[in-house]
Amino acid sequence: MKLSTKGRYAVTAMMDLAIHDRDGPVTLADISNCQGISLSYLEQLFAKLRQTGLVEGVRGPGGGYRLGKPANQISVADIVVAVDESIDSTRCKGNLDCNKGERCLTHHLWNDLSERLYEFLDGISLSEFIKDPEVRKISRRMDSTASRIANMFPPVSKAS
Amino acid sequence: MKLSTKGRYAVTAMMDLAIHDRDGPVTLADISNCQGISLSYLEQLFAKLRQTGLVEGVRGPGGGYRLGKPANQISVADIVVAVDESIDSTRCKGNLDCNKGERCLTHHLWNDLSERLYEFLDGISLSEFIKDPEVRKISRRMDSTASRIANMFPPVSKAS
DNA sequence: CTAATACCCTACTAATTTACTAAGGATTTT
DNA sequence: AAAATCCTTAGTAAATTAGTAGGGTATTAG
Repeated sequence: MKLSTKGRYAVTAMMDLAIHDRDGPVTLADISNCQGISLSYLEQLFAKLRQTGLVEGVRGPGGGYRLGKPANQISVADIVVAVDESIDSTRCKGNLDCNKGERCLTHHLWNDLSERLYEFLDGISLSEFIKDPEVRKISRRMDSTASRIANMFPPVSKAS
Repeated sequence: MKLSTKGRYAVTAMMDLAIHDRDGPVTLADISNCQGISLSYLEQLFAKLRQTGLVEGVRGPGGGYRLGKPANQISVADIVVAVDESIDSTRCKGNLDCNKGERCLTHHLWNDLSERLYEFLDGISLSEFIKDPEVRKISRRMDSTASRIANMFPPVSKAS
């Protein structure tokens, strides 16, 4: 179990998808704009999320990404594991005999802890965040139609 | 909240200290040998642990490091926070108005999660690991006197 | 008192990972 | 057919992690 900014990006992006799930697919360009992450980097993250079935890509105009399964079946642990490839926990891969079998002990303890952490994060599903009262309030404000209309008037670029 | 190999090194080293607490100070050289981490790197980690009062250095021959407070008052979160300086959670530091106030939402949600994670790790103290039955068994095998005797006969280095 | 032990500190370097860029497909809708 | 959007690969710059080097300083044993 590892946890870095990469994992955070993935989790927040997935939260975004979960919140707007009923509004049809969310484009990576949207997430890129709104969360300040580069498009290509997002594409890399989503490649991994797609491989593990956590999201589903919809091609063509009007396409984007959608959750690969119901929000209540996607845990935070699933997301983190998908993108933050796990730490190689010990130097004595599996065999408990490093250092004459004496103090590899702490590796054993770390594994215990790591497992507990995983279970904790596995117990938190995306659906929990959609229920957050803050979310309901804000996501109503920026309803899908509103954002679609907004997209019809893109920011003016410098005259050529 | 961030979690990398650095944090793992610190946590396992602290477990080591906790297990051998009654045997007097543990030297960094010991930990370095047994866990395969370089001495200087350990010194860097322990500098941070010392600054936050989690450990206490004992100088001179027979010295080493000792827990700075009782094992049940040191949580895994304490250790991780001390060495793995926390992730800068958002681009909109504190002010919730990034991206026209609309989708900074996910940052809020991430903070929620991060806080929950912290609380979880804060609820796990070092003393829990000492109670582990595996630990009692193994640490009895390598009693302090035994390891001290062993230290009097260091491995022979190549003849010069 | 001296020498050995082991903490303590600073600065540098190598390796790895993260974040990003570039550039070109492949699909699907309009 | 053209536009939108996913999809893929390859490369690169920045940051972080891990480790080296080399010098202290305090304390204890002899």
